[in-house]
Amino acid sequence: MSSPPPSVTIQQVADLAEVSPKTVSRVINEEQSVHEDTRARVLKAIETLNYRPNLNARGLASNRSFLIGLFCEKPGDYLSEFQAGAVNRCRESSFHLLVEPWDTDSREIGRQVEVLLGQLRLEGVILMPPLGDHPVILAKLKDAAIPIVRVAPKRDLNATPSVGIDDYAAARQVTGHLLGLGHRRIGFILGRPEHGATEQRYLGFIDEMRARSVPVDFDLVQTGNFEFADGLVCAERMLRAAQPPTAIFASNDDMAAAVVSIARKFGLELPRQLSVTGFDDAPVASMIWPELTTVRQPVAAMARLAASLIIECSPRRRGWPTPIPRHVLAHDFIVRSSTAPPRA
Amino acid sequence: MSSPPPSVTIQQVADLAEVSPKTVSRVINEEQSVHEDTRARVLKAIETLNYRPNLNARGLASNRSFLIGLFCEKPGDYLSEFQAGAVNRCRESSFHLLVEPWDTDSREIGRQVEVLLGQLRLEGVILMPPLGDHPVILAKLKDAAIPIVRVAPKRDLNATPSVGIDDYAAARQVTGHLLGLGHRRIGFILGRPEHGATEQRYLGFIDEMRARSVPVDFDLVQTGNFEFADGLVCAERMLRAAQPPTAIFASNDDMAAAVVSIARKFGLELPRQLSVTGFDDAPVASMIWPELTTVRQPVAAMARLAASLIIECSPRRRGWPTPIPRHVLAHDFIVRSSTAPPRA
DNA sequence: GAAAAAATTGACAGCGCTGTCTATTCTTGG
DNA sequence: CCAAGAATAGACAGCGCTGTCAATTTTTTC
Repeated sequence: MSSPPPSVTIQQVADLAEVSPKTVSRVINEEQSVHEDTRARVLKAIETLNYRPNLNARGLASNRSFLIGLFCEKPGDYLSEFQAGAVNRCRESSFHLLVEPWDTDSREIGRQVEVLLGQLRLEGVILMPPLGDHPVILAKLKDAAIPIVRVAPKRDLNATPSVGIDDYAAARQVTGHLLGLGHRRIGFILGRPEHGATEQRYLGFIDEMRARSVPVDFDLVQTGNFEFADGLVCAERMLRAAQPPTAIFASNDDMAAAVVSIARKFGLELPRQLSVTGFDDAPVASMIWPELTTVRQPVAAMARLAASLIIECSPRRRGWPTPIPRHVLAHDFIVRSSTAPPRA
Repeated sequence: MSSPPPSVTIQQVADLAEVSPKTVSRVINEEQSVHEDTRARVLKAIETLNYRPNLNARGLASNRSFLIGLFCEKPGDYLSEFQAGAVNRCRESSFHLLVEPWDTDSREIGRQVEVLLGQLRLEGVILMPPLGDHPVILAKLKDAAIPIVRVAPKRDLNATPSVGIDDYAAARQVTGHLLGLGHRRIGFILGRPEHGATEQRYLGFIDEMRARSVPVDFDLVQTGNFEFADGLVCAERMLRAAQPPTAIFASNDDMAAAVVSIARKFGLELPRQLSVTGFDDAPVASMIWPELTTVRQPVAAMARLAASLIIECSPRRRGWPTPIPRHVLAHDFIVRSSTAPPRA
């Protein structure tokens, strides 16, 4: 193990550029009122010495952290992609992303969040669903006066900035696709009730059915919590019904995959005897046969945007701009081979 | 936006406990030689004031960061689980985990790593495969004298601490299982050549075949890079062969899922007409039919261990213990429905 | 019981940077 | 050309903590 390399300090840069450390600081922080020539000289010195400001020192002096929290339940598919997008944005501005999974069922959670926030003054926190509506977490963040950006929140949409897609419209689109193919008995599998998306997707389904005057059979509406295992149960129940559906709209791809799996067990030929749609375009959507018709969210873009809001607005210091930004991004509806007209 | 809450400082704790700040510091850092009574008084004061040491200040003063880097290629399944395990361990010791994805193909990578390391003196870095063998990253980490723990490294196994499973033994076990069922023509799909696991799994396959005197048909050995799409290509090639295999051993579950997908397209009945095995027990392994026979790695345990090595050994200050720890954890071989005796 | 050794505590400076306030230089306009 | 104001730069302290070293107390030894 070699010895720690001597790191370059702001003083050395200042010496080389023949200015005071404060001026170097001004350049680093892109403050106004630094003369063009001076700035150039400082930048050159930084370049020459390969100087990197020490984040601890910067943070201590300015009561900042250059850290953005990404709070989630369990790391998973969706999160990975989101995380990658957010990290990329952070890097562009010398910020860093701290991913923190929380067990929302735990009674410890309040104290745990408190400990974290006490240690490192996050610049802001991005809340993945369903944490954006978790009262304890929200309360602790509020106490600590930490700005938040919520992803696909459920309630109080104007309370904080948020990013998401129009789940309602997307669900109508999916439903419309199935109706357009000629399906009339369509099953629906709900996601976790805590997620705002669950509600919106369901409403979209219902409204589109009603708009086309197709009755909704509530025996064919089941709750699946976004889990594969739950999808199995829901699908089995539906397919055992006296009048089984000719199509099933699952609120995410994992559950749709479960439907496909059960359908196969029932000996159904897909998609001819049963159409299936998912949501999210998870990896599994194109790793099974038939590949799933689904909705793709611009996850990476949402992530960048969420991080950008915190980085660019510096809400810790300046507060959010008004009106509170609420970004709704465009989704893609992807038709694959899991949907077809119903058997004659 | 409310005003930032006044945070409790070490001085306030010291005042309340009627000791010097330094003594409080000693308690926080679990240093020896603090009298029992004094420690108790300080702990009580900390408790009373709900004090949380400021990480920036701590880091600045002691030239530490309490941050562990987790370097990976792309966030994905395997990573999510690993990350969760590592974060849990970090929390127990007031450490934090910084997940950093790197584009290994980028020519920028050297500079990017340098920037990161220049900013925040990581206590250590965990390198997910195949980064544990990436020369540029390794060099930069070495320059900065940052200790590393490699996950499933390929080369120089004694150069740094590492965690992993015995891929070789596991692969022999999988192969033995197929041979035991009566298979003789077994195809093999390799993973990405940069991964140590790829090599070990392949060697395990070869050696077990040889040990049982079953010839390896090298037309049935293909390279798949761990990707589903590649798996499709490999599988198709094998199944089109003059003498197709009766079983295919894919080096991971994504590729195994691809084999299943292609087999279905060929109209094969699984597992009767083709047995398939994967590796890793990824989510997809139990989301397809037939569910995959596979090997489960104790990912969370590996992650905890990797983090523990850095947290407990404080290698930045003390260097690694000798001999360099090289942890090989036990895996599980999971037999599911994707394997069966070959058709008579 | 006194000297030596060990355990325990504190004083003080400083980690590397930025906020505040002051000093200096440069623009203006009349 | 000079006063008033703006633009630019620096001095200095201090963010909250820990390393170093010295001071004090306790324990041990003979």
